[in-house]
Amino acid sequence: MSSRPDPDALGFVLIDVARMLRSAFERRIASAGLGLTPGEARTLVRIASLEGSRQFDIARRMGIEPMTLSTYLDRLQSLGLIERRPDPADRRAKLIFTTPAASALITGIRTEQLDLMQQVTSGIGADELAQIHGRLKLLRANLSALEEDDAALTLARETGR
Amino acid sequence: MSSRPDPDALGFVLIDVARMLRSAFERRIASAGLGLTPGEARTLVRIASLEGSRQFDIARRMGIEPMTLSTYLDRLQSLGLIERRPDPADRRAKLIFTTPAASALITGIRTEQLDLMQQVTSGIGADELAQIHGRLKLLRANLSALEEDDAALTLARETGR
DNA sequence: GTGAAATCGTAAGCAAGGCTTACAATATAC
DNA sequence: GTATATTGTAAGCCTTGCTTACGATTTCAC
Repeated sequence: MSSRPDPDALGFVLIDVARMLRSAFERRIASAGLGLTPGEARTLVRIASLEGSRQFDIARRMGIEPMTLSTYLDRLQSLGLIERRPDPADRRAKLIFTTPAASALITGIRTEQLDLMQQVTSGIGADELAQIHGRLKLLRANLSALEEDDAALTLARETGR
Repeated sequence: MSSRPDPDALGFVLIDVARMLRSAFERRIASAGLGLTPGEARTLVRIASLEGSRQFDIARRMGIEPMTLSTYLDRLQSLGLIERRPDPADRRAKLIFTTPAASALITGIRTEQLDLMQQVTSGIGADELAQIHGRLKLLRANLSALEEDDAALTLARETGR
């Protein structure tokens, strides 16, 4: 039993892959002239699949803080890709919609994404890929649960003190 | 054939998992009182496995720019966890060593890492996990190759112009 | 009904993890 | 010996996230 942590441990590899993926995606989007950062692209795609939701819900779906989403929205809005419309049912809330200008971009994102992933996953069969995909989703769910646990703990500690 | 990109596409899930993993790791390290950021921990672990290398080589192994590594080293050095010794064979270079003070920390990192990964991977069998691990390494290798290709292209474009 | 508490979005500012460009010191090749 | 390549550093930027504090609403308890 080694007492040295392995720099190739699963967690480190995951982080490496994510970092490299992000930077590869960034290079692609840049060279395709789409003018978005990966985070913005991720946000836009998510909005397109939740058309007309309020910001709070989008943030929860994306697993980020509402404030973080708000800054992304500022940027996407200034590019004319999304709209914030007041919610007729709740005047505190705003509903988010994509504009017609966004749809070409969304198609472009999809193309680049598919292309890139095809390169990156070369050498892995489709069925195996599907299995890995499923497992990663499980990891994500576990991590989600963990985050909630920790948040609950922190809350309890603060309240109880 | 949907024309909408899927927010649950493999690439996005990978990035989600990495982000959540990093923040979970951060919470753990913080609550264990280790006083390091995940990036510093990753660097320290890598150095321990490459004891006595020069900065350039460590950076290449980690897949980051030498300058990025340099700032991590500054921090680790100020914490007394590593040393930069002049390379007797090349006065431009410096060799990096961990100090005795680092070894307890490295053990601590390993513990937290194992603990966390056990929680996160609960519900996945050991053999399946090993398979995923291997596949992720393949992804990382593909991404490495891609980065080099892109770098070569950029270089060619600049030189040829 | 009304007053306290929760909720939605925003403002402002910070941290971590990366990058690039420019440069000084040293090595190496011719 | 002079030109070129390499090592590490300085300085400053970007992206992606966070937190804390706040105003405007809405909702709930009474």
